[in-house]
Amino acid sequence: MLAVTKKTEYALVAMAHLAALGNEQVASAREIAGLFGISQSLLMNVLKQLASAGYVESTRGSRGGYRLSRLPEEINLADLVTAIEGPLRQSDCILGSMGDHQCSGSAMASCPVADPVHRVQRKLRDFLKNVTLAEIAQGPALHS
Amino acid sequence: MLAVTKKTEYALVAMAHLAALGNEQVASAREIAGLFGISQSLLMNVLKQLASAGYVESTRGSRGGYRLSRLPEEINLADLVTAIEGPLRQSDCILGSMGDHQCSGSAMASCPVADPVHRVQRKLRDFLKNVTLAEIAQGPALHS
DNA sequence: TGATATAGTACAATAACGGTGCTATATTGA
DNA sequence: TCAATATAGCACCGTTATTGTACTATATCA
Repeated sequence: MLAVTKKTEYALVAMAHLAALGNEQVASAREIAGLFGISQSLLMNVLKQLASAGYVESTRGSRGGYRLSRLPEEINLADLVTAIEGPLRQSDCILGSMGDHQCSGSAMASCPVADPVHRVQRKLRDFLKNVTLAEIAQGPALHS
Repeated sequence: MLAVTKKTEYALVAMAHLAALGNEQVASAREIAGLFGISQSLLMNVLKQLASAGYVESTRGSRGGYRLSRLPEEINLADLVTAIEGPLRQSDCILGSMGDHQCSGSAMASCPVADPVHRVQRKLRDFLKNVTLAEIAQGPALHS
């Protein structure tokens, strides 16, 4: 209901933790889950997704764990959410059914039709694109 | 998955149409549904919700229909989505499980803990608070 | 070799979403 | 008064998404 899912929340918590750790240390799923009191197996699933999406690097075996593979400043919410939850739905143009216009998927990005649904989707996406892990993880003072 | 639901989309389309009509005319659910080629019964449900939430005024019977009961500039997405989809989930503080801090629901609004989940929820809510129906309905040129 | 830890996959319970149908009530106009 | 139109308020259901668990395989360290 227009909210980030639990999986994404777990991803944010884990990545914020990894960001705080810096690039020299690794943290295992067990450590992070224990630290924040969240489900270890679900966190493992999320970290697997993050790894295959290229957000974190993993080392297996004893003393293994995860570390961020990008700078927190270079990670934005839109891409992260897409990696975890799947592609942001950009529903077919509601005007498509009127017969005079069709746009869906990637074509919608350049859709000239100013219908309200497009506008909201675009605004939401632009907003998410401009929120970085850096400001989520430790960021400056909370402004408003 | 971090997107507005179909019901909210229908609400946006309907309200944008009502905004364009102005305050003197009314439009029925059947008219709007036909105009945009969307499901009439679902739109009726949405309009009922909008009416009971105070967004639109209804007149029954023949020649009846809906009209906006507020100015488009005074309607923001956060409240609208809340009215249609239910309260925005503000999940319990993820740090609550650590035992040293508890905050949930309305208390979270003033939660001093800067955990990533809170920050994202707050940012998202602030964003939605600042998007009005006016800029969605006809708004100025699409910026960015 | 054993303990640790990730990789990959499959599965299941619950909740949310999307959509439909029915009955009751109010208004207009013939 | 009667028929047509239109909203009000329910209740319901199938599909999809979310949330969470489990199992097996593989890699690494001591």
